[in-house]
Amino acid sequence: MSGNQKPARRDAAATQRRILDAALSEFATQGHGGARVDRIAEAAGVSKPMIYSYFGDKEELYKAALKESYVQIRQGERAIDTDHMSPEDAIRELVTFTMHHFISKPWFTSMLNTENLRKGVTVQEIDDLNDIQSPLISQLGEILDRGVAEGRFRPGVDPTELYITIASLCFFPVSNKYTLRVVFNVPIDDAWLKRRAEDAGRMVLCFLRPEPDAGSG
Amino acid sequence: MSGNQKPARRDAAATQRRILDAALSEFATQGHGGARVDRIAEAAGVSKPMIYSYFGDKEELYKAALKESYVQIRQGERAIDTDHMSPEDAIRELVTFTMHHFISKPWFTSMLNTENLRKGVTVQEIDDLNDIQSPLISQLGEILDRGVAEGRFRPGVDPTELYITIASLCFFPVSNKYTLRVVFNVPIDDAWLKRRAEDAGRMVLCFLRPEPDAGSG
Amino acid sequence: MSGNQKPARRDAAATQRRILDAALSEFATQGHGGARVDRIAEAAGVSKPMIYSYFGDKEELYKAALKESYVQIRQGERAIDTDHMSPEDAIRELVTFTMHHFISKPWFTSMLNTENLRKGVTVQEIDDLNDIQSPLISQLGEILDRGVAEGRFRPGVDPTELYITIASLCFFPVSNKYTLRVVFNVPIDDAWLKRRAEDAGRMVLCFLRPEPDAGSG
Amino acid sequence: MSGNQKPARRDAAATQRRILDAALSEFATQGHGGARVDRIAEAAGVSKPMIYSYFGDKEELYKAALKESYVQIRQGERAIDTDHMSPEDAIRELVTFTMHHFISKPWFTSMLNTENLRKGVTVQEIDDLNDIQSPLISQLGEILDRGVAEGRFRPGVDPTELYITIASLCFFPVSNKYTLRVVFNVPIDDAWLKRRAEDAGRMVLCFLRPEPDAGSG
DNA sequence: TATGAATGAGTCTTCATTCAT
DNA sequence: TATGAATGAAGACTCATTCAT
Repeated sequence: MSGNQKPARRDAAATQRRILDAALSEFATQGHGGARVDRIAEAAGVSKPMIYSYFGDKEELYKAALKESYVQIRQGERAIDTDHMSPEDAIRELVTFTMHHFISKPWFTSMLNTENLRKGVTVQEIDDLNDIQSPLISQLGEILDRGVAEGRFRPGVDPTELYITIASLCFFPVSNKYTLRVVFNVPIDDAWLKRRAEDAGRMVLCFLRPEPDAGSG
Repeated sequence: MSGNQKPARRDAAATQRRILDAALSEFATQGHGGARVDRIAEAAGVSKPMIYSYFGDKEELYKAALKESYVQIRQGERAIDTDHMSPEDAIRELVTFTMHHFISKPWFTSMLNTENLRKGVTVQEIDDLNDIQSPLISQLGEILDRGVAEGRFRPGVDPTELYITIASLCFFPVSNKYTLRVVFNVPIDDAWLKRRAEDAGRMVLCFLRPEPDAGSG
Repeated sequence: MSGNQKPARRDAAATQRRILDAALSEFATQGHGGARVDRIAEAAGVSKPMIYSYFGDKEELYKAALKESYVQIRQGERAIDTDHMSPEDAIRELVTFTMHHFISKPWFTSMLNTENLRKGVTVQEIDDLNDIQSPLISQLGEILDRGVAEGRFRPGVDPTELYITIASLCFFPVSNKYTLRVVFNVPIDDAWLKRRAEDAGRMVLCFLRPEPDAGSG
Repeated sequence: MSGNQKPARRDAAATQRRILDAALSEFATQGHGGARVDRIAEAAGVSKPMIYSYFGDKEELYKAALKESYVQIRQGERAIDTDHMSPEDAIRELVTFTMHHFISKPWFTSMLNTENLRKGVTVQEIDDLNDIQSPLISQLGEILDRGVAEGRFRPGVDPTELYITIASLCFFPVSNKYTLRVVFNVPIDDAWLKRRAEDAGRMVLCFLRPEPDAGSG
């Protein structure tokens, strides 16, 4: 009845959150150079001075948004419980999950692109990023170890490299869907990407499989 | 009477080229929002009005640069002659070549990123892009057909999808090397990427191999 | 029931003082246009609303600081007891004192400069300023009278003008020391200024001395 | 007939001059912190980007204005020909001139005040300032030498110090006229300042005169 | 053809000031 | 009394674009 109720005011933490969310969205959709502080302020429902008071300047805000994108990614990644799965299923699950991740959180791939366009100037200044991703790598390492122990995977595969492989296969079609559509006339939609994830899983497993010749030799 | 005609006649084409090269470099390194017309003019060694007179406005210049990046890419791709290779070698060669391509022409991946950040607004307006890439796809198709005929590859693989797979494996570590370095502490250099290309080739071939079970069934 | 009353009662006066001191320092070092309310609040150890509640706005605070600078100056000036000195010694003492005054209270010359840059807009609105300086003028008047009576000074010298002369000789090298150093390569330090004060005293006394010709005529 | 004719456009040198004049006026009347680039642009009849294009930023513009104030001062000072005057008349002339100088070019005293409020941060970065003032000092030196040779002045007076003395006596009442008016109720106008200059001349000459005792001893 | 000169419309950032508790 | 939270208005500076020659 009382009409549009403004989001809670006079709540520093909440305000900072709103700014951060708005910033992440703006930087992800517009890039670093194209992002506008005005738009962030408006989207967050605050005045511009708030942004400067809480985050310093545009660059610092960008840094916070970049870090936030990693933090949010991590929160999603922790959710998968692969312990009770077979090594193959675990890998398939991780590939599916990664693809879904990139699709459902488009600001993440965008932030990666934006930051790499800038040659990683900012990412270098963020601490703890290593920590943020390490649980995922550990999880992969465990799956690999298990697979090797069970004779399903060949040994000597580095979990980080494996992750980069999985990410590669999922990242490219999601991140570049707009140009791919035009250049190759491919209707990149969720169904297409789902098939892609399946193929990717197959490819990764094929790559992990022990050499058949070795066994028969 | 016709006054000083120091500047060579027919400079028009050369001037346009210099502008285009400078624009490609600027857009690729700075992104669409971060690119500066001033810098392009200076790098091209022309005055700003020249740019406007030749290209209209910044957006049109960007479009020309984007198209140019595809044109230059195509010129490189035409060079590989895979006809005399075995299907496997041909695939390996294409993977190696693609990786080398992305590494040696960083403006291409950058332009892809930039344009996809913009949701492909501009790429849609460029005609002929399909033509530009189609020779590559045809080439891949021929290799696939040959491999299937020789019983080395399984049938039913779409050449476009195969290209996307190859591109995926090469694109991600090149395009995201700055963030990868920081986040995973991986020293992504040419040697690392070369190993990557080898793994990628192995993976793709593994994916193309006919089902062993099918043969034994 | 009355809750936590940690902050001492009757802090009001002390708080106002701290604000005033901080303001004086800020306005003197930064000028009117360069002064920042934030800095004053921080230096005073209070929140900004306190300043506004006590002083109204920045302009009023500036007015208070300007007046305060005159008040503090007066307090210093009252301290000199010249009654028991010879008229010459009294003048010398006043010159020395004035120079020392300007040196040791740099905010005073700064406030004068600041206010005169503003064409005295604010000083006009302060009452009682005349009273503040009058004791000094009276004192000078007495010294002059005594000197004339004793035949050491010529008559007809206006004490206000004499004060302006003394102030002139002391003010310029102190107030403009930074530019003088650079423009004339003069190492203006305390020793240099002390010599200056001695010369100034000599000059003033020379100016006050009865015309030798007149006596001999 | 053709109405208000705008000042010459498309003339870089003239535009720079207009900006510099406007800047000098603005900085002198508003101080460094109070000066507004907008106002300078408007007063100069140009758009703001012109200012930035020609002078870099506000600080550089301030530097140019400060230097300009010294340059203009020097141009005035070169005009006095004291060679044909008696040493006493030459000194009197210089004092009169200096006073007139400060009165008729109020931006000079204002710039001195402004810059000294800033502790000379900028003046240090200007080269050649020494050169600018040195002709005046040389001139004073010659007058002193001549006076000493003619037995009218005592030896050992440093020309720079003498200039500082003259400047002191003229600067203070001009620069601080607004506060002096209020604090001492003195009607500081041109007539008053003229009398001041005469007194100042008398004082300086008295200071330069050889010790009578020395002569009689 | 070519360009130095010029600018309207932003874009980031700051500051005096007020609100809500 | 006291202050953390908040902002309208303005300030310095930039940028794509056009004008005049």
